[in-house]
Amino acid sequence: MSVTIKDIAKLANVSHTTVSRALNDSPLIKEKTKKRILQLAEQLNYIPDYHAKNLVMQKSHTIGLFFTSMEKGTSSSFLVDAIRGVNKRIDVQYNLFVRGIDDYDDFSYINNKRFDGIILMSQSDKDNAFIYNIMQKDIPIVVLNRQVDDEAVMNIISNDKEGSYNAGKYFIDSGHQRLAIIEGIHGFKSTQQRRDGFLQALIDHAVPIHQEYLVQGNYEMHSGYEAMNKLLDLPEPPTGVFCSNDDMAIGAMNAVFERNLQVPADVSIIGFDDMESARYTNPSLTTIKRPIERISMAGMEAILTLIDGKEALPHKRSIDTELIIRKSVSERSG
Amino acid sequence: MSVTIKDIAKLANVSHTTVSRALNDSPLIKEKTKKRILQLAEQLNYIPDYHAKNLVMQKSHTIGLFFTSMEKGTSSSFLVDAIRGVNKRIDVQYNLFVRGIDDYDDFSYINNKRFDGIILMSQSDKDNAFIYNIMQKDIPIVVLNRQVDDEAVMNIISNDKEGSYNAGKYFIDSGHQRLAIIEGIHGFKSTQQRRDGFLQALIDHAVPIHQEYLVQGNYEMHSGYEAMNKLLDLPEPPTGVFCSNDDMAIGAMNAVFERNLQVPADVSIIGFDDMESARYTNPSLTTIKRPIERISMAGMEAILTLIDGKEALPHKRSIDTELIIRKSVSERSG
DNA sequence: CGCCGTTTTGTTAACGTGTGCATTAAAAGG
DNA sequence: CCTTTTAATGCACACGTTAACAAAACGGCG
Repeated sequence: MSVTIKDIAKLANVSHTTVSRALNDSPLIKEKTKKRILQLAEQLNYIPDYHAKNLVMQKSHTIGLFFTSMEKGTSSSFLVDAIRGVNKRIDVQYNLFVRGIDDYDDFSYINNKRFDGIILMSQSDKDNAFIYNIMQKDIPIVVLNRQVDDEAVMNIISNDKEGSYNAGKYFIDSGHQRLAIIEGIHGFKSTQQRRDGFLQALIDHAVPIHQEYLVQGNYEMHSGYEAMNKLLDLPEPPTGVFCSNDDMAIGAMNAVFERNLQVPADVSIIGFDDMESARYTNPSLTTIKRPIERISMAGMEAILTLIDGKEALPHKRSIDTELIIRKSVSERSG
Repeated sequence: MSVTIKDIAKLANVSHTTVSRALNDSPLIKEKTKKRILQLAEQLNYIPDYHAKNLVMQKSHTIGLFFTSMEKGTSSSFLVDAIRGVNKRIDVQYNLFVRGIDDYDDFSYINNKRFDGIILMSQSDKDNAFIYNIMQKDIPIVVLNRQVDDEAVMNIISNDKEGSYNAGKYFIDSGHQRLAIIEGIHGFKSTQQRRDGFLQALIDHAVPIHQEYLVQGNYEMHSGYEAMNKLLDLPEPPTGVFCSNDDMAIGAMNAVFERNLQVPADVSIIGFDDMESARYTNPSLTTIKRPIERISMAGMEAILTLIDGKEALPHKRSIDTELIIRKSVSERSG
């Protein structure tokens, strides 16, 4: 049906090997014939058959982007930022394949024939089984978003600590002194990073830390609501509350409203993530944007160099966040 | 490296042809040897080489999911619902490929070698060029979400008219009589459908339609804000406002708040789409859920039967919406 | 002009699978 | 038990490409 290198070969009066060489920019060919053949190929609108190429070269020209799950537990903006990011950096000759790990009963048909490399956007410890399965099959892999302790795995994550530090600093720069944090699930690395960064900002700027201003949450909206209630029940409530994610920040805002208090007039709030609805809350939410898209771009770049070069890449890398200033933090004179 | 049918053939003392037949459930083989070979293949953990298969069978085992754009203009929940939907119905042997049309300068390397079929989640008239390009290349295609007039193209869209009808009906059932609509971009099919359905509900229930209650918007948040201001400036403002999408509904809510009025106590609001943040507004937004996920599931089913069967499918199909009742509509006694 | 080294081209096999046709084994019929 | 029919298997090639090796063409130099 479509035009093959043999067709071109006939028309050019050369062997198909020569055509192959011309198309692949081989040094083993005269510049003049190469030009001639390329021109002919262009004219005939030649498009290589990737299946044949794949077969002989033992490549798949496919990169897998896997998520912990495509269903529950993954927000859509997260998914989309990731997909957008990798798409921005993918090479034209590669296909992108998107799937959730939990769509598989077993991983037997994820093999190195089918994938040249895999990018895992990881959100759970449980992904480790997947990671080791892939590594054991000798498929290059890059893990994004979640820190994996194994030094051997290439890892790109967001710099949560720096982000939380900036949240604290922004509060302080805006004149706040009584600062609280609503933390995430106990034991998660992200929870600790965000706590550490925030507290470090207070320490560096000589702002006192009150034990009762550190309250536990679990990253869900309702836990933010409950935690904020605890804070507002204190004899002297904080004027600024850093929530370890946006969901809890929204819950916290609702708790404030329920007492007929105002955000940010009475309580200022900063979130973490910059999920899509942060723009739509009233007031809109000042937050730390997790650089999912940039992480994903870096992930794609990393997997591509892993695939075709043997360049020694740094195996751990973190990408800075961004403070998105909206309307949920007020200026304080004292 | 990995095990091939020839390896199996040797071990089973048959030719590779026989193995091929066993694996493909051919009738030209004795039941007993088939069993034996299948068992052996299982034991050896045989996985077929799709590149070889693709080459000889002239298939790609890849289905393309294309969006008008992966960037601006496409909300993340929309993207994700679509991806989730198709993933739920995709056959294991197929790869899913996701991309935005606007990522391409030209379509020359989208060919029938590379895609067995294409699902287009269309959001713009401009996609028609893409559609005809694909059709001309004889690649099966299904267009979702946007109506294409050409009878030849398979089309699955949401039943906006029915959805808007239900929005109107829900207002009326809740006791509202002064009902307004904020419309979308003039000339869009969706705009008209949503208007027609809504008005039909009023007509069917003998609720008067006031010209000044029909105001223009353009699907953007700010236009909803402005339109609502017009409505509130009327001597007798409506008690229920149907917004042709959620973005405008949020803008409309903000206009209400700005006048120190309450939603839903003073004005009830219904949106359309059920975007992710509809859950997070305060009060949360009652809205018509566009069945993107179900449309996508149907789309995948359709493309799969298009690919391997010649069954005559209905070429136009619409899928019903769902009324999501939240807190932005009040009960009225009169 | 003839030799040798270098550049360019061609020949052939290979990748793993499916398939038309020839071949063999088994079953049926006389 | 032999012949004919049918069922089961094997052989050889094809798919479109790359690559190792062989062959040819070219160029320089004595």
